Amino acid sequence: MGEIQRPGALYQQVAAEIRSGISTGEYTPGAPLPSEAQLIDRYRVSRPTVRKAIAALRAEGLIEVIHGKGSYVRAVPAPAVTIERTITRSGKTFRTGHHQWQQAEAPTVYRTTTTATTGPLLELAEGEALFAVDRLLTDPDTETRALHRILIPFATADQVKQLAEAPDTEPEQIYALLTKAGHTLTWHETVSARMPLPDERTALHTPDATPIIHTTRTTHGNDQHPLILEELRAGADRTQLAYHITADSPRTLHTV
Amino acid sequence: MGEIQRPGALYQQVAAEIRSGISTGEYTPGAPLPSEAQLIDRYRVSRPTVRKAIAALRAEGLIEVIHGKGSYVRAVPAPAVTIERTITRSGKTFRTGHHQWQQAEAPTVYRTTTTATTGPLLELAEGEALFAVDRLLTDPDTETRALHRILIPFATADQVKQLAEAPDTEPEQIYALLTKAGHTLTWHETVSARMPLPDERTALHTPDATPIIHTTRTTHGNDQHPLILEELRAGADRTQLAYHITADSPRTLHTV
DNA sequence: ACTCTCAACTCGTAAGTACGAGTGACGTCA
DNA sequence: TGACGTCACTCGTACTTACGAGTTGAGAGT
Repeated sequence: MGEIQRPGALYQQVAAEIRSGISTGEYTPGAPLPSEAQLIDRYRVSRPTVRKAIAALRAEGLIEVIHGKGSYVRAVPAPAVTIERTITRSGKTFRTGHHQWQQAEAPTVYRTTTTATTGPLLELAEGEALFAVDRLLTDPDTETRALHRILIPFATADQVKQLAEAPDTEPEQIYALLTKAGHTLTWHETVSARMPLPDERTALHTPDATPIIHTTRTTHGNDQHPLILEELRAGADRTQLAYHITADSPRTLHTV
Repeated sequence: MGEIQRPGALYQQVAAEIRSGISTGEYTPGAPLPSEAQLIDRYRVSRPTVRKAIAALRAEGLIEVIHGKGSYVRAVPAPAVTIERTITRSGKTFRTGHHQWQQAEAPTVYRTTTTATTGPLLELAEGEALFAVDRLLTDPDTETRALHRILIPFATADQVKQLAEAPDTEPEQIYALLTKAGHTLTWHETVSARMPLPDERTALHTPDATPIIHTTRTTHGNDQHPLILEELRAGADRTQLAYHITADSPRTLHTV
């Protein structure tokens, strides 16, 4: 299979060659790629060039490299965990494939203040006092991890005494408490993705070149004012979000 | 500022040095880093070492490098576009911050077949015939781009004649057509994130080290059978998804 | 005053060489 | 038989040298 004939930089050509080898099934998920030395022979290029090609494939998340062993084709990341958001129409509830997190450690409870990011979301000025609860969640079956944070403004804790006394109330019960306090709840949730910071990589055990999914949810009460703010961060290699939506007219869900 | 004294590989030490320079404000967003030659002098290392350090910072999304000019500290990317999904309760519709895409080019219409990925989502066997419509969408204000794909099984096109005649019907009208054909629609939407493939990077103009958000939506008709499948891919640096949810009881939205 | 060319700067690619460090298998020795 | 060490193989880091290619500004020429 001698030299190569493709456009662009040499290392890009080698990378493209390997890439197509993966897509044609020459290299199957889990299988090792040829070693650097073999790739050097195969494509008649220098070692730095081979290594740049491999680095490019790593950055794309296509392969995984283990020091002393070799490079392996990464399995297509079929998400191990699907986080479900089920929205119902007019009282009829249905849930599919509900996934249950477990708490790996005791929650971390502390006090903090609103920042330039969290303040506007809670419709509070910067520097307002909050309770914060951090949890490391795990799915024992798949070893999947997620970071969950709840921010509770003092104003909300004043309304719901139990939140002031025990901010680390199980997340499952908080919505019930807010409802019990007389609120009809609505939620605003945003989903974004980015590369993890070093400490997030450590906590979530994400491999190279895998982004994290970051969701931010505000829960609103009767006066449409935000009551609490939740953040969920999870590795995108193992986690996806699912939304099940029933609407009353096709105009209520935007196309595209 | 001579040599360096930090743990780990040399290039990691240089990268950490520059990283802390960014966080201390020595290098502010938009400002140029010292040139490679200057960094070589400053830290007394070779050019490959400096370049590896710079490559690491690029992979983290911290800096941007322009050929022939220099390396620049990247500004924190506030998403320019929010894609809204508005779910309503019992007939009352409300929309906030609606964002409108424009089509950059004529849609690409072609025929294809179900794959191992798309087959199960459409509840069809592998190899079933489909219409496919690819669109490159842009937001002219922010130069944000997105890739949209609609897959229409022949069975659905048979039910709705206009889809068979013109699969490239505007996406905004497809839901209306399906409703007109007698369907009450529900949607299942999943959100995942991953690093872009080279052709996606080209099409979406994403900078280094920015993932893409990938959403997959199936539209279901009266018998809960999938009618069409839509995919939307957008750069996570400029795009986030927002879900506005009104439910009837707190038990209908899962905590966490 | 304007335009064009060129030189000097920037980063990008490619080669060659050397050595360090992790992994696993084989063989020796107790 | 079992434990250990060695060796061959893998990838990781680092230096040197060389040239290509994009960007910019200064200077010469018109």
